Amino acid sequence: MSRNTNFIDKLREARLRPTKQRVKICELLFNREKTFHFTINDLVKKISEDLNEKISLATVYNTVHAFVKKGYLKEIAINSDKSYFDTNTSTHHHFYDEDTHELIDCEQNNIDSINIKNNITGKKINSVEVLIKVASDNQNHN
Amino acid sequence: MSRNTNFIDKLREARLRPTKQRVKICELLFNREKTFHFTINDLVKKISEDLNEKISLATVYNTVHAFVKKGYLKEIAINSDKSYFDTNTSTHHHFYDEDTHELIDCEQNNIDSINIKNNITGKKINSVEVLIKVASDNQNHN
DNA sequence: TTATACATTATAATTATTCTAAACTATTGA
DNA sequence: TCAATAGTTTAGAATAATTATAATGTATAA
Repeated sequence: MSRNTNFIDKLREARLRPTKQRVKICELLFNREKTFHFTINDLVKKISEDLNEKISLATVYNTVHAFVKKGYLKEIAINSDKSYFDTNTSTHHHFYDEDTHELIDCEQNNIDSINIKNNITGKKINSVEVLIKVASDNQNHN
Repeated sequence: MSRNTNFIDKLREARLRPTKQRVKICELLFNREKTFHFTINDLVKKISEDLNEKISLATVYNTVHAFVKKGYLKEIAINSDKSYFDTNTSTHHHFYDEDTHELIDCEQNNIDSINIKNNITGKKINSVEVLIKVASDNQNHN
């Protein structure tokens, strides 16, 4: 129960009302050791499987976007038709396995810091993200 | 006319029949000095503006995807609801202007070479791409 | 030049996401 | 405690990007 209290606090800190739905989504997303990479669809599936409940699709979208806005989730850019989200909000990069379509964290210290020599004039850099596409060593491409 | 002959050859090399539509799209995409970044929508608009002609949306999708498959175009990963394509197929990076939703090339020598210390075991690296998101310096975020 | 395999097209279908407006609920303060 | 209200959830409609379909058209090889 103290766990949920934490989530209620977490939501309050972001000035998000701790509704039943938001707390449940917090439990699914943040009660884990390892980073969780997911699409909205993954999350909706998980909600109906893990909790035996239905949260409306619109609410899931709203909540996930609210969490991104508040910095509780990070949106990840991949070549895809879907948006991917990541519970690891620290600055880090990604491997993308082109065989399995799996996303894997690449910790920041696995890459030397990236220095952009010339930025676009009058703009400030909001983020610098590296995507490393990998595939099986013995794969044949046509 | 020699220009179009070149495109016909280019298409033949990729075992794509040099149809009227494909040659026109080649002209629009590859008759330029500078890299061209575009969405399917941009391209469709350009077709009806520049050429005074209509090429069906399905054909534009098919053609662009065929070109990506053959390595004549590159698909760029951005956090977005749309796919972006790039006529510059060399290894290079991108700035993404979050104000204008514009994609700008970041030449490889603008960033020191990126060394991945630990790769995923048993996989080979196919590409390493950096996406730098920028926005107006005086923008207010809430 | 003709058969055939490949392309184009308009339109329908699909998928991801956002919008809407009505019903619901957490919060605030009397 | 309780009502007012401001924010939230919801189902379903709307929108947008993309893919599928099936009929018509065209490049190519024999």
